[in-house]
Amino acid sequence: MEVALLRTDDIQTVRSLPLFAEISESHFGALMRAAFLQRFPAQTLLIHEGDQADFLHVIVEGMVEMFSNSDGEETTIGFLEPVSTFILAAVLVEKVYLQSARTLGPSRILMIPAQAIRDVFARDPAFAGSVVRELAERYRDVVRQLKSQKMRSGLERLAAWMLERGIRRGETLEVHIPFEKAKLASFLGMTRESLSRSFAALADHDVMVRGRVITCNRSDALARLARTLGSSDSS
Amino acid sequence: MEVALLRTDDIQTVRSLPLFAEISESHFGALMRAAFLQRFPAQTLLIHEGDQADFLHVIVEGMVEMFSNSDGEETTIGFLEPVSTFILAAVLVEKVYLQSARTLGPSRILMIPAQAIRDVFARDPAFAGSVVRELAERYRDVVRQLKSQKMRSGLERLAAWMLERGIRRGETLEVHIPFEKAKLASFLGMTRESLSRSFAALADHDVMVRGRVITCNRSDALARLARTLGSSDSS
DNA sequence: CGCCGCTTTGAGTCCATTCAATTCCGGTGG
DNA sequence: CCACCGGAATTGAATGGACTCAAAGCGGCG
Repeated sequence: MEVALLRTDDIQTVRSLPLFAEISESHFGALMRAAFLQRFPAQTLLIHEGDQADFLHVIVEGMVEMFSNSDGEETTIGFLEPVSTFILAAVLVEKVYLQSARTLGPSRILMIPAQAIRDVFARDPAFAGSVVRELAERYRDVVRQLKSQKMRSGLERLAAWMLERGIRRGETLEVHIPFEKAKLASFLGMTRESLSRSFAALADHDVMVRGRVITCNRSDALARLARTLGSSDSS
Repeated sequence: MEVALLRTDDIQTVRSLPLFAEISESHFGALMRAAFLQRFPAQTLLIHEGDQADFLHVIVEGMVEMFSNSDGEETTIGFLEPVSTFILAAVLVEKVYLQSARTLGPSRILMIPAQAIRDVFARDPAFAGSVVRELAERYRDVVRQLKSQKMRSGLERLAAWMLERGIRRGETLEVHIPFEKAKLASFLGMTRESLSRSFAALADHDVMVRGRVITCNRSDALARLARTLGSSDSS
């Protein structure tokens, strides 16, 4: 867990984020001077829910899992890959985090002090616009997740996830799961065992599972399964 | 469904919303001039998911249900009472609504053109701050709902809802359900029948149900049931 | 008083989970 | 190169919780 200086190309990467695309050069510079880049090993707890939100985190490299736990249970709320920010909402309202975050692999995380974000937000209208758009999209993501959870079956959620995340090669859909299947199950709101059985059930739809690589020769069949909520999936 | 002029006291009511508390007088005036107040009977569809977000709605009087449906199913996502706004996110990103809205009783709704909101957002930093705080709180609400849905049982969700919504009189908790129980069930993510059985199960905890009025003499027992997620319920 | 819609209750079914055991797979060391 | 180890994933059997379907209460309102 070491603090490192920001490299020029890292800064360029961060700058390319929609969140920072329209910020003025001087304000961006102010943020970057206040920020620091840190390297974390896998399985590091970055954020603990209930703690005060002191930093906006930007994942520059690696992978992060957002999760929450109550009494023994733990549920995965989302996965983050470079380059994206997380926990923007808590930072803006100066409240505690509602979710925890951990690295799933060795990662480099840029941490920007919450106060700096709030300061620039107040002074840079263009940045304010980007912040609100980012936040609104996140809001919409969670609404979609909630609807999915309440209205779709586990099998349908799986099919929808595959379509959303897989890459299409003609009629063939190929999905690579970049983490343990148990985490995918938790994200989809089911047990490992149920996920496994769901994959088995999708054999009818020409779905083949080889480890973490899933292929489907008739993606339209999957799409019919997940058709639910289709109208709202326009991002 | 008639369009009415804004009365002075209505404007004052709207102005008292956190969302408009810090806006400049002239910008607020601009919004109000572009807006109009409309009266709707019960069961009127105000917003249909999938449509373009043209207005920010402010509920001035009455009650509104947010919901969504996919293939035959319908699920309730939330209830709104005066004075609050809804669908701010869709308005800000110029996207389609992800949820539908209908009145549950005769209501008066103030409708502000989306473009006006976006214009003032860009020009009034104080308003921008209010918008982002409002949006962040809404985001956090949905995250709580999602966590609740994934980690709590139906019974626990019910107990938590009662504690959140009921008024405490000493050790006694009193909750009034201002709509059909079927809608509450849908909101909590269960069927009417399950909700009914859940209420019956709460008899062990000194919960009495008389129509839409629920009372509980030992609210601490309820709190223990819903203790789950307690750490994150700090709004 | 009687109707109609909401709510409750009952019985049966189904789906997801739990618990337990086995298989699969990647990595390590002999 | 192969045998072995441990965690992950799958499979099976049994349980249980929530849902569906159907019927009976209850309550408000004309």
